[in-house]
Amino acid sequence: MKKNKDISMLHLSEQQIIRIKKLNQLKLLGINPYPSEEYCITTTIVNIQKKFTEKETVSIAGRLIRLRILGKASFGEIQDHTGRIQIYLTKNHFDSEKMGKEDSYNIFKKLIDIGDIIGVKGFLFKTKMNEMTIHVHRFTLLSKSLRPLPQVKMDQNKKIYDAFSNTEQRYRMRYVDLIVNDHVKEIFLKRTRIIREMRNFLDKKGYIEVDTPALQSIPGGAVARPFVTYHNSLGIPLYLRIANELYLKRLIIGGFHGVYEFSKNFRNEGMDKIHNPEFTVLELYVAYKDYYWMMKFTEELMKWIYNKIVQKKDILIEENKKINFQNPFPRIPILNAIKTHTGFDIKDMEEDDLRKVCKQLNIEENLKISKAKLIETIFEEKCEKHYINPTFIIDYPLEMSPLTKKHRHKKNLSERFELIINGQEIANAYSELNDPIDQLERFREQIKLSEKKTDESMFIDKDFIRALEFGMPPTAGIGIGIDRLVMLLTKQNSIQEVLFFPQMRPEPEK
RNA sequence: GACCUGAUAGCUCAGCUGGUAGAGCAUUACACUUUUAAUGUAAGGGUCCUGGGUUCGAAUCCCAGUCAGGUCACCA
Repeated sequence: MKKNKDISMLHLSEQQIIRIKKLNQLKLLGINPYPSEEYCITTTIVNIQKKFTEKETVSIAGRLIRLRILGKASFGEIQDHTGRIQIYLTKNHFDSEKMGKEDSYNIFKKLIDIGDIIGVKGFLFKTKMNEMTIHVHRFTLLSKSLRPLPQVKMDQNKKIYDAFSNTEQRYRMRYVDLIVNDHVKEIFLKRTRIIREMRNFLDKKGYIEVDTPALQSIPGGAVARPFVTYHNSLGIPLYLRIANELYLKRLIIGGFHGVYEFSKNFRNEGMDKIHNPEFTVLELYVAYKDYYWMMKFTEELMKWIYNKIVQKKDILIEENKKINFQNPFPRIPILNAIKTHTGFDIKDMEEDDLRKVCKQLNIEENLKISKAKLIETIFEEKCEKHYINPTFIIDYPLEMSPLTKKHRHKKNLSERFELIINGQEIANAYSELNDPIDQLERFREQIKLSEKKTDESMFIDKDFIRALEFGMPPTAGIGIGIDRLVMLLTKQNSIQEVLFFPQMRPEPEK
């Protein structure tokens, strides 16, 4: 029997084996290491710290994250969802454990580990060092931890030592990351607040939050490679949505005046610092509006979020860059932006001349790419990075905007804008194309342009055309990349830092 | 997809031109009733990512692979 046990523990570390032994000893002592009963708390750690009252009795629960045993007394730190507080235990101050004071203290000293989840009851006092502390007279083990927690230490100057910093481990074991790295939790709390504030704003305006299918038989609304799956009882392939745009427009056709959705989209493409296979976009469509209105609206929304979240007067500082959200956001036609930053006036230029311009600008031009794509590339390579303060880049070439209305005055351009902040595209919006005949034509052109020789019937959403044929009011729509917005407002430069569980390859078996 | 960098104890890392594997924290034992990066003494803890090769001898050199990060490419 002993032999078996040894074999089963072969892959465990010394520290894990010790903890399992402690677990068994606790059981032998009649202590359930995983009790079911509700543990009654009277307050939270942050509340204790906010209104500290000497001698007040409190009961709290949380994870033991530090332990300093000094013989007949011990100090620890306990962490709940609101913060951390010091606890103090002494040999003579357990009042009601069955096994007597000394035994209780010894159990604490010998069988409780850093990482265990415990409940403590005691009274508040301040130590010589003026540290708010709970003098514990009863503790309850609520959950035994069987793996050692990384010990992140901080000195008096708040300098961090031995941080749990290996990115792979942090992402694979986000639960550990969240326990030991305070700033990580803050990023995610901020993410939640950003989304909540956006929702508040949109609700206040009277727009309706909706849900549309994530499983679609035609992946529309964007050009991207979808994830494919299969529905067994329907016997058909289904695609994870690459966008929800076409469904929201159907709802506008159905009579809603304004609809929005925080949509998880999926794209089966490359991954890097700003692309995860699944990501979140806020899409909003408002009837009887155009892209000028949407710019005003977007500016108002962004300022709202900024003021709610950042709460410093004007400026978000990032690597010596100052981003000012308070001034009006300038509106710059993309062709003007190109003229400003490259000196070339490419208005009305033909494709051959555009290629010459690319050459002079040292932009790799690829024969396959279209005229519109060339313009886009010039902008991305030479202009985008200059727009640090929020800026609307407007009036994109028509060809790259198949769902957008033709510009009411400007030839070959569309009524479209992107919001650029800190050199990054945060939002994309337009006056929605509502001419069904034009829309069908544009879909067809798009398929011709794409190099994938795809079956037209597969990628043209005929039901969407049918819906347009019933008549869609003039509509303005916008998509805001939530992950990138969160990155901006939390100063993170990797999308993985704003997703709880970024996509990873499965962990290799050891 | 290409290139570069990395993988060593639970965590963070050192390990030189190849010679039986190290530190700090964590763990265990002892001491310590106001510590807070607690302290002191002692001890234990390793598939050096995996698989080949070179060599008398490989954590170290070579090749292939796995995973991660970075740069670029692709990407509405």
